[in-house]
Amino acid sequence: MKREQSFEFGDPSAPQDAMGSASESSYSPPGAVFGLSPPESSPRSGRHNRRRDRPSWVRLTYTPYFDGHLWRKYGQKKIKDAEYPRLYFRCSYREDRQCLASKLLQQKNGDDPPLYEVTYTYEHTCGAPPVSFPDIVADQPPAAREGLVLRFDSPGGHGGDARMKQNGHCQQSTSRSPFMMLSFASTNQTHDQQPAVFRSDLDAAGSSSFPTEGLPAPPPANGEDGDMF
DNA sequence: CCAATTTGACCATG
DNA sequence: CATGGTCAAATTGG
Repeated sequence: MKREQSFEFGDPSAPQDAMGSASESSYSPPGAVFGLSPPESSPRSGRHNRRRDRPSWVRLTYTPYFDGHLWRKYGQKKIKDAEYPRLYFRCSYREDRQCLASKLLQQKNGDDPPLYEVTYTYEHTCGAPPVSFPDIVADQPPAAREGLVLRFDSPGGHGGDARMKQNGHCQQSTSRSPFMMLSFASTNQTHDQQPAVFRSDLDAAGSSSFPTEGLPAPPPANGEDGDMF
């Protein structure tokens, strides 16, 4: 009956409630694509890790469920000032390998291609690596790669967004195309962050390869016009 | 049957 | 005090 919640410490990031540019809080991803490289490795310097001390980085993606790791949803709460509820995920190996890695999902807009803001906290210490995607990347015949443009779902059904499970068990009827968008720097910097294909050529593992063929050129949330968040 | 998921309530923090 | 976050328990699906 112990609630050992003493582990609680750490705040994702400052509230981007502020209108205008909510980019200050958006930390750049670790450079890697799938949180394989955390910004900091050993944050625990003090004794009482405060929420503010927790290492966390934000990442915007269209496929928050496919980051190369398995997560277990442990809660969902609606946030004030948020149109969509916030989902809380934790590493499936948290109890198995003491993996403190956690991530929360927040839908930004209900566009057809909804954009999700994923805040990762802590890195995977479970040593469980990149979960191979047997369901998606399982066998990708080099033949059906061309012209593989699948959208999330027909635009006809507005408002009704389909949800899929990260478990990768049932992919539902609609074939979820293996989307793999890189994190987009919400900061409209002058630098055009080109979606350099993430083909890192991992000859070592090779199983980390993610499909990146169907890039339907997502609608840039930050064009030149300001944002009305 | 097991596991994962879901919802509510409680707690912690600011 | 309010909000956000997490845990616990219950339910559903496979």
